[in-house]
Amino acid sequence: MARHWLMKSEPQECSIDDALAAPDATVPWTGVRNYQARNFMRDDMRVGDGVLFYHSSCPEPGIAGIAQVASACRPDPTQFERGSPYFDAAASPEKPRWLLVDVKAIQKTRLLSLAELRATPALADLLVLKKGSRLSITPVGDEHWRLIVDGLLAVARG
DNA sequence: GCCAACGTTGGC
DNA sequence: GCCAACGTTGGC
Repeated sequence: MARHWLMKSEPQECSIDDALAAPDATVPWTGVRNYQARNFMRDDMRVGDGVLFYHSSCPEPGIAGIAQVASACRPDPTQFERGSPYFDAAASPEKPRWLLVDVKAIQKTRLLSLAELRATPALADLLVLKKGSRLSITPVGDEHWRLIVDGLLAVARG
């Protein structure tokens, strides 16, 4: 059974528009440098899993689109790139430390802002809303997924 | 720029 | 293995 995820991206680096504009609307999810988030990709993600595309560290943080996991995990090449902000001297192609998956954007939605998410009691348990949560990848339960996606699509339909 | 919260590092 | 110091995240 497919799971669902919320994945944070800084729109400055890769927004939902950037993802949609990429070939096949697919981008490699580079830069994850947290073991818990990496392990989600390694152990729990499956191709086809639903993704809430979240914009973070920006003027209007929130869910900006819907995407899906489009590949199995593989080594993140940026860990080997000297000079990259994601370079990791402890990693080598023989012993990669960091992984990525491809993410395929499905559609841009209205911005479901962080404030709006917080104001929705039924979403109180959404992991990304938990105090102090900094994980860039978090699982999203079926109920939460349905609530959010249905709400977004209902509005998108007008 | 501030700062709360969390993760990582490294000395012991 | 403990834990203080430091670094990072990310909203505000």
